[in-house]
Amino acid sequence: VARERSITIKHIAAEAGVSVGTASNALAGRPTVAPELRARVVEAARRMNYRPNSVAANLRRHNSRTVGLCIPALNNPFFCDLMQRLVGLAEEDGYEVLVLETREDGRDEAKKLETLYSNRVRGVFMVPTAVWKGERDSNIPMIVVDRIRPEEGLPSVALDNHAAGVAAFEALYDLGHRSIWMAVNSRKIWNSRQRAEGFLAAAKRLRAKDARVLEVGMTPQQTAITLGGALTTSPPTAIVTGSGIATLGTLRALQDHGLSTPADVSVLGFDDVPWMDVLRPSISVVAQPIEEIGRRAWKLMLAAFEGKSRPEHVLLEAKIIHRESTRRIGDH
Amino acid sequence: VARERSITIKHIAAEAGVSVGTASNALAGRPTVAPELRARVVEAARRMNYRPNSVAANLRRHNSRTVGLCIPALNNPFFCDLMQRLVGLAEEDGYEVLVLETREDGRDEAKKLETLYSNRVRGVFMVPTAVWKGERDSNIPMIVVDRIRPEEGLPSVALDNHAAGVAAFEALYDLGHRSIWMAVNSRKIWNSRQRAEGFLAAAKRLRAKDARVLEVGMTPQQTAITLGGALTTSPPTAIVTGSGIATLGTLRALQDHGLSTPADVSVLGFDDVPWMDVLRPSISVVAQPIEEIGRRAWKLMLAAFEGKSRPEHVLLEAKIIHRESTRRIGDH
DNA sequence: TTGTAGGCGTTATCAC
DNA sequence: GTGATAACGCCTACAA
Repeated sequence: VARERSITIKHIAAEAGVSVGTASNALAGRPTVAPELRARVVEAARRMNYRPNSVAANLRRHNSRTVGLCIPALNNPFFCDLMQRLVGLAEEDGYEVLVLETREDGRDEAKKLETLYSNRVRGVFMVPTAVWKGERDSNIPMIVVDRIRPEEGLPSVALDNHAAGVAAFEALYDLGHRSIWMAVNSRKIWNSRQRAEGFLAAAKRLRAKDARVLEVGMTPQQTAITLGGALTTSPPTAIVTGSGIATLGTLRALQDHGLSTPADVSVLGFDDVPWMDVLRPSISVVAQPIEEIGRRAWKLMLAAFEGKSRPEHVLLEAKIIHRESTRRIGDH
Repeated sequence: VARERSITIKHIAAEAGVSVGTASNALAGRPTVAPELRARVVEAARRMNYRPNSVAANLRRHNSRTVGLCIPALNNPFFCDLMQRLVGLAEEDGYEVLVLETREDGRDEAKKLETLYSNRVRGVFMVPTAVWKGERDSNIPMIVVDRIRPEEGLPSVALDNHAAGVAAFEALYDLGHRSIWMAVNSRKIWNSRQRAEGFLAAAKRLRAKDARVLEVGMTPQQTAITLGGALTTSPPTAIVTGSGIATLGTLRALQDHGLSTPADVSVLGFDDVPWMDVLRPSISVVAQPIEEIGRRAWKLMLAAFEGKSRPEHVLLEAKIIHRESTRRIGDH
């Protein structure tokens, strides 16, 4: 593909009547260049519409201002929010973000990661799928986000999912519920498992009558079907979900079975997205501090760039937001 | 930042006992190299964990496999869907996607575009903000998506917004409504304006009693406030919105004013997102063919790469999906 | 079929 | 302070 060659620093050096070295120094704002020359160079660059070639600069410097972002599902609102934060932070500091969708099935995850490395990204934000085997380039910083995989020993930031599971159970227990289910996508996913374990731990400690965890699959449709099957016997008085997707599916399943919320079944969703507030009833949720997750992740990334990276695991607290979908009931 | 230098094609050439030229040819799969040598080279690369440096290759070839994507709001579900499609298509063809958030206010839009160009992206998908002045590099293909700006003469793909506005009005008119409002974010945005114009054209043609367009702002909150103010006088029997955001805000405004849907006011939303189906009542919508938008946009991009790019404007049809939020009423 | 060498646009290291 | 010049890692004529 022959494309018209763009104008280079050589051209503007010639135009300004200086050497390329000086032109480079001037453009980079290095202090070693006389004000008059600098002005000439900058002016020439402006006039000729010079666009620095950072590909060449990166090659020469062994360095780049691009970070990669591996997301399992780009249409998931939680990940979108996260991505927005991360992209915003990166842009503020002059970095670009190369976005990859790894799909939950992890197909091609490793290969796609390779393309990031081929492009010599400076670092990678990784939301690992359940099947990721940890393949990576140990020379390039990787920050694990949202899902912690302790075995890799990588710095990471995520919700304290166990605590969130505990908090979710307690919130419903405090409302008088004793028969509570949790609907998670898949226990293969680290955070779902943690949330489930926290939930069950709290249930055991508080001696709940009926507390169980259901694996409902990765889509709202699957969730509705799986959960729907379980609901035919003896439904609980409350359901807490393990994700936005599971929340959607749970609401559908309840509707399908003519169970009303919160009269028959209280629902405590996971992840606060705008429509939780618009649904009737509005949905109570376990909310993640997405903004802080992004901030801490970016901070870890910058630390890794500086070389002062320790495998630090940042755990953040969830917040329970009470709305209309959870109601207090009398003891049974 | 001194990072450990990675292993290059020279190393694997040495390891395989061939010249760099041969190594390059072998790795690139060019047919001019003897099977035996090729095997040696490939094996050496595998053994040494060779990661081709596409930065260097791109510099040498004046070429890259990266495209840019400029999105006004990364947390907008419609754009997320679009991005997912585009990223998926690009990945299938071996391209990476550099994602940029331009914000609706267009602040730094031009500057951010410059960074894409500095990174020598092969092409750019642009969802222009209202304030974009058309600055771009004419040597690098740009495909305008979702919002058409005819004055730039760029290839573009978007919904036929005028027709969608007409269809929305007609759908409600056919249900017997004669007093219909449309809530759009801002007429400064091309597609909102087009939808509004189509809506008004249909209203005029069908001689609706009360048909007006309200500009309600860029957030659900603003929408709820602005629309709320208008609702205090004499509410219409139906409202069609011009975006997912406006839909959210409209539902809130109606709830705030104790107006029920569809008993008091029918609501026809814009953009089909999963929760439209879960809300009670479920929300009828004007749905965009996002998948096809993505496909056509990528096709235009590939055509532009081939140099056979004409400023083609692809207009796609919306589909009205009837759910519970729109109901038939008798003539007044 | 294979090897050699020049150059892509930049930055960094030197002399001057 | 400024200007040659040598890399950076790769591709591709072109020569062998």
